[in-house]
Amino acid sequence: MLNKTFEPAETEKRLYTLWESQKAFSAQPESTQEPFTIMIPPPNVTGTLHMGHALTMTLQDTLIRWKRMQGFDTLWQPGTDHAGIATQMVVERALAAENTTRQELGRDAFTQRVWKWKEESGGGITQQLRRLGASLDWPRERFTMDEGLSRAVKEVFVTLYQEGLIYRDRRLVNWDPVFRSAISDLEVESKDVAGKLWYIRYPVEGQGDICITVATTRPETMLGDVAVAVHPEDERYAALIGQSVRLPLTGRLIPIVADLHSDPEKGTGAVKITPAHDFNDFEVGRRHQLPMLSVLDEEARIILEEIEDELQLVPGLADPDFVKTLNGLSREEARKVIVTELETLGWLEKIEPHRHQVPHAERGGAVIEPRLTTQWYCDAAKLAGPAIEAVTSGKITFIPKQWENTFFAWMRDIQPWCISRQLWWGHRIPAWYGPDGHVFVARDEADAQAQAVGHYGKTESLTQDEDVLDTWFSSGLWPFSTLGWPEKTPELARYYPTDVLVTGFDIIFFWVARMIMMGEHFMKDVPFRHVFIHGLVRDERGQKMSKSKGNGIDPLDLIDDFGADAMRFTICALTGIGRDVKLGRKKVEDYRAFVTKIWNAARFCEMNGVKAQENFDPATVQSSLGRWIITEASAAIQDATRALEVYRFDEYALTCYRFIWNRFCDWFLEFAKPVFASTNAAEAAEIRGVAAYVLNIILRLLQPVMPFVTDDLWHSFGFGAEGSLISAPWPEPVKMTEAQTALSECDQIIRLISEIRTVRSEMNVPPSQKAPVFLKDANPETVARAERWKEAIARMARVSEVAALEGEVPRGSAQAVVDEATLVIPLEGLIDITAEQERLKKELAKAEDEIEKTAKKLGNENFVTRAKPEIVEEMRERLENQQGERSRLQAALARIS
RNA sequence: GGGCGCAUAGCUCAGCGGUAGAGCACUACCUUGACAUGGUAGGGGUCACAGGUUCAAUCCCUGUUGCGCCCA
Repeated sequence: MLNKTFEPAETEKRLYTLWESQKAFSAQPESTQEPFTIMIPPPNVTGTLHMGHALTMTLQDTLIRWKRMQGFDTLWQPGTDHAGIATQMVVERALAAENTTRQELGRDAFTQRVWKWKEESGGGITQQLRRLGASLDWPRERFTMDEGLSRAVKEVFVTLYQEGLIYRDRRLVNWDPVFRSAISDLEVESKDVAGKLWYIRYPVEGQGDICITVATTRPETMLGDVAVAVHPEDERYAALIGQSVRLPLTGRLIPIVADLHSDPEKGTGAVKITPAHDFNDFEVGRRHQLPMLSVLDEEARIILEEIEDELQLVPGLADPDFVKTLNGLSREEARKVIVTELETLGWLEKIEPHRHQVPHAERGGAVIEPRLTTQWYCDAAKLAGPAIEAVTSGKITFIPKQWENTFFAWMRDIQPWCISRQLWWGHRIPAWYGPDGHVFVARDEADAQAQAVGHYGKTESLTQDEDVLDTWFSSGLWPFSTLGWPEKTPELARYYPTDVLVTGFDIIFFWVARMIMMGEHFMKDVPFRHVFIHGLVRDERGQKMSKSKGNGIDPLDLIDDFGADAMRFTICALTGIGRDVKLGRKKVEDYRAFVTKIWNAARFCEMNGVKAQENFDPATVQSSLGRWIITEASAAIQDATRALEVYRFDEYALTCYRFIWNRFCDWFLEFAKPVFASTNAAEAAEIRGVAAYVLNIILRLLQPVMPFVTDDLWHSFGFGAEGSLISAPWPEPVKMTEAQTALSECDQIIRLISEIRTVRSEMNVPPSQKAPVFLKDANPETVARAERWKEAIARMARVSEVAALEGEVPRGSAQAVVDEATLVIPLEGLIDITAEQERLKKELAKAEDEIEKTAKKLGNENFVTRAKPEIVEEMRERLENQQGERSRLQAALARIS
């Protein structure tokens, strides 16, 4: 016997353990089945499961479970990425608590410490994914810092270097002065900040008191100014171009140059140029061959090394002693001191409030400093070509297609990819330097040594590059590195290219684009064929979930409270194409009712002797009820399958929901009740068989989204061993004989019952009051059907008897029209005749409205001649039906007037 | 400034060239032997606005407005 209620917690634990121990999630590289592969977007090893993961993983699991049932050899590749900055931060925090630092520990000890952390507390998310029910092939779990994946990284680095696609360059990078590392352009977030615009006068050399005023948001960088730029067509400054100004504070002489970069509308139209600290200025500096002087160090503190030699004493303008006091100050302190000094000396013209965009680090939030450093770069533009081609040619399709434009826009304007990071946790760059700085890129130190011997003609001591690679460099290899590349493994041959990548739009540039570039370059083929881009999870008010807002929902709480099945189903039901998912506890609670409904329907089946039947053949079903529900089930199978094929998770979920609740439960099971109770054993046996057959389909249909409750029932009903539903075949629709007849019969009975219910409800007839129903003007088939279904009608519409009307319509009857027949419900004394008249008049008015609409259409010459004939025919039929209904209503009304 | 998306019932969202839909919420009734996490019935929408195409537009096109996102 099934319990009164479904117990998710206990079932989930038991089943997941069973699946895992049975290797139910394992790919079968040896099998002859066609493979179907999804690579998990590797979550951050420091991460914990949030709603975003729950969304993406539920969708992936639904797909993989569906394909598994369809007989594919499925591989859902699990793993985590090493998350350079995030992980280093976590461990550094732990060290800080022990009053030490990574520098004190030293590089080797530190990395060991991170590994230790990873073994002990990393990857907790993989346990949490199990709670979701995610059917990942766990024994194949990979980590981007694994030996194999690290080998792939080295291989790629060396190859790209040899091909000239990786090189060192000295240019501006986005520098995080807190982590003291370069970071990706993509990890920089511009924030609108209320700042100030400082107007500073720079005296023009040899022109007496003539000054040029520059406006700047960053006065502290003036120590590194190398020019003042004005627009070539700005008449105000035309005469000054080519002259020089004497820079206040440092006393350096710098030129006034003409450059399109300066906007005459902004500030004073004259801008100070600091190439080492501003991306635009860097370009100006290049155009005018200006020196690039860095005045901020890796922690964004003032350094004077590069300007010290040029400091001059100019009374009232510049004083080396003052400048030297700035050494080591933070940018913020330096700004204050410099502004005060300028004011004191009278070079500060004015200060205006000014809103502007300030770059911040996405992680950590530090204000980013553009900084001139030597880094390793990857020539992304070269790699982008084939990647763009993969999408334009349709080898890769984005769903929704819209995102392809986003992809193109970024790819076509792609910048050199800075791949080095000044961290200790990550793949150390396989480059070694000789005593003279000559670089040897090699797969290992021995190879580098060999190269060095070749180069120097003798052994020299080499030092390895201190930096590590951007985490995305290794993530970009994920679709093939996880399969064993650069080894030519059977897995690589079998599962690459993968079938679909499921992820959010926020990661298209970071990851999707890079996988395509790397895949095309190293595998000469796309890494996946479809990219399904889903929306973001938001709270019920549409706000982005965030820690700071405190509006986040923990998916594990939802699972604890409502069960994984309910949460998964909710996610699917809400995942429309290109829409964000607004999710609150209430929604999950609501959909839990559906899980409960299934459970209770199954209990009902069970207590009526429904169980798995060997050799049940739907083709032998004789009853209309049986044929009808099997036909409906087949339609549901078709719709659900089509929905999954086009990633319509909402349609898949709702198709199941509607079929199960509004067809199977509301009608089939209700109709089955009198059959089960009847003495007709043969019919009862058939309906039991049909119920079992349809329940079996329902469980299979829902398995991908609700793996737990369905398997539990699967086993209980004897459809298969515990834990076996996951590998049951996906249901196939069947064609029933006489399906059309069964459909029309059941449909008519449903409408008949609904009409009676409506009339009774509107006439306020209490359900306890049973009444007979007589059919007036019904054709013999309708009468015969009503006779066949009388128990169901009696039960469901609170009817005492159903029969053809003999003689006159009794006084005080309510009436309703179903097809050609008029239902007559004698309720003398129970209903108010006036109210019934009103009700019928309302019905009549409605019918007349509809006739008017249809007649108007048919009266339009253009419509009749130009519309598709089948549409016109349909309209004619409609009009006929509507007119029939009208006359029946008129007759009904006449009878009681 | 450039690009994209959205606008349909009180709320969340489907839909689609041919009679406007669901869930939730709401109202009324119902402890009928699967289920009150339930059942039955009902009310509720000039499908943002203005043009255009068409026999026919919520749907296709153009513009406007409002909201959201991405890039600079």
